[in-house]
Amino acid sequence: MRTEYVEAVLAVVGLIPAGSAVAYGDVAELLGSGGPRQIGAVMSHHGNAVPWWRVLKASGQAPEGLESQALQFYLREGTPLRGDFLRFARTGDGRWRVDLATARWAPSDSEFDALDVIAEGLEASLHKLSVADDGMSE
DNA sequence: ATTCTGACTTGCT
DNA sequence: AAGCAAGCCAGAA
Repeated sequence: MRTEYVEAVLAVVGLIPAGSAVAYGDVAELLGSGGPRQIGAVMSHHGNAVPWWRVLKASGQAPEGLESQALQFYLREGTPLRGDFLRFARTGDGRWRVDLATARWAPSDSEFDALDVIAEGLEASLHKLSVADDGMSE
């Protein structure tokens, strides 16, 4: 995975406002490159540098092992939640999830502009690569 | 080149 | 609502 890709992913995640969230697949789509698993891979290795809790599974579940920490952020940011999160906070069990239907980030016009810049920059570096490959294969 | 693996998704019980 | 199988994308062995 190219470092440009990692940078692009982190840049996008950094744009997500407090209180909202997106799924891994959403980030891939905004980026116009790769798939959900690629985003997951980037987050697992570099997520510590950004608000990682704002990126989750499509089901709204926080990444395994980080539910407890993530919940603290959600409560602090007022992120919409569904289920027994209160019980989970007290006793450690109970099922809950982020209400993605409500919390999903809807980028403003200016945010869209920023996303475009990121996506195009990435696109450019990827294209440069394929050109190099073509040259080599001749 | 082939196979395995993973902070994923979707569709079907 | 929760569990499972298959599909998917890339990097690593």
